[in-house]
Amino acid sequence: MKEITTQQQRVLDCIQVYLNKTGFPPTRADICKELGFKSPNSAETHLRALEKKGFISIESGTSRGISIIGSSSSSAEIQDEYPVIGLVAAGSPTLATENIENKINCPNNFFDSQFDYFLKVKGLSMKDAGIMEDDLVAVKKTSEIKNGDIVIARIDDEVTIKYFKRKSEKVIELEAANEDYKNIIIDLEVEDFAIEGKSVGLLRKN
Amino acid sequence: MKEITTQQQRVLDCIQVYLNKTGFPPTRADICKELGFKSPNSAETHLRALEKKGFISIESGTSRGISIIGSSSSSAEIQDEYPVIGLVAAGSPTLATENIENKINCPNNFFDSQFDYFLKVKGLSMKDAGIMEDDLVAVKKTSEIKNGDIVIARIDDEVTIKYFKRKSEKVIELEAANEDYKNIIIDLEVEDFAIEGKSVGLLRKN
DNA sequence: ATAAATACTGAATATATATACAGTATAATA
DNA sequence: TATTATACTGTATATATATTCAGTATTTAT
Repeated sequence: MKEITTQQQRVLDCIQVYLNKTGFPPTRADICKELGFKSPNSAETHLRALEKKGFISIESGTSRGISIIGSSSSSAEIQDEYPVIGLVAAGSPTLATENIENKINCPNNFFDSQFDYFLKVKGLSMKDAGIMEDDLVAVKKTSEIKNGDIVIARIDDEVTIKYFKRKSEKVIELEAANEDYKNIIIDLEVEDFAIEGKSVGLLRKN
Repeated sequence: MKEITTQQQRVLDCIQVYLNKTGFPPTRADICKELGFKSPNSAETHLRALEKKGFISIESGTSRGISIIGSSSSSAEIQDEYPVIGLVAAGSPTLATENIENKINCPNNFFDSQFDYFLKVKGLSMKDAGIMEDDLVAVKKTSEIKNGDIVIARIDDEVTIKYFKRKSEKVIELEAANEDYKNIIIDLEVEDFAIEGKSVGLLRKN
């Protein structure tokens, strides 16, 4: 699932709202009316983009043949129990019992991607990314990381949450989202470095 | 709701099955194909009968304009299903069906306090409070507000999310958590002001 | 006994709708 | 620098689709 633009999101929301209101999908003209476009082709191109990115499917030659992919129509939701792990200054956030602060029940399709545990954030190094102290970051254990992903990384024995940026074959930069914190440059040949996982969502309890 | 005949039940079932399969309602021709009728008018008359008896509604002059009345969209609320409402520039974030973008299943004790709906945030006025664009704020409809609470407030027709601060008996200040935004001072004797609810949590999908 | 509802076929048609084509403009990417 | 993606307007058109009209037949109420 590729990135979605703001306008494409508006169109997607519009389809969902129209569906809730009427029970059937909108026409190109309906979307135009709703969002203020003056040409049906405006809606058409957005729909094609959304289809290409996998957010919707369009039945060709069919009026109102739009369906939102991943909509809750048939997918059975399974409730699961996810552990909450404290982000400790030293040591990996292992799933060992002694690190589990508590457990949270939530559907396994709760976030756009599957995830493995919640990490309780300490410090404000990702403040500008909207991640505050004691927030619970939904972490997916994976090594498939793209530039700009928010990753949970381990350097030697220290675990941090930062933006991921590959500088070269052997150099990675971990960027903080807070000007008071320094970025970390990692030379993979020298340092003991590992990606624990990446953030796929966030949960905050006031 | 009058009695339904066997054939009408077949047509009604056919519409529901088609909806589950494709995400949009069938045409007259689709129904004929599915049930073996040879004339679109066969479907038409059954649809009119179903409409007359109150099982469906038909939008005149509209392709696939069939909606099943009393279908999950409006009826029987499941305990753990919460609506997501877009933060619209004008107008209250009412729970009217047309404002509901989608629904999220989660345990009703998910946040520390009960809540009523998720509000999809627009803009960055609460950035420094870790509330970013498109974040889902869990809103509890209440008027029990303390200083420092994050409230969803309505001034005239505009809805915003801000910190709440009571300045005096008749004056309230709504504080943004972003230096680019101005605070709002409200004179309760002059302005049309209402508290829609307060934030009890936050959910972000990456 | 007669009207009204049900249950169809078959043909005709106005229009609702998807979709292609021709442009313009800007931002991002290679 | 050229190219691709995004984001539109505006016009045109083939066709998908609702909907009416003309029949036939059976069953159910009045």
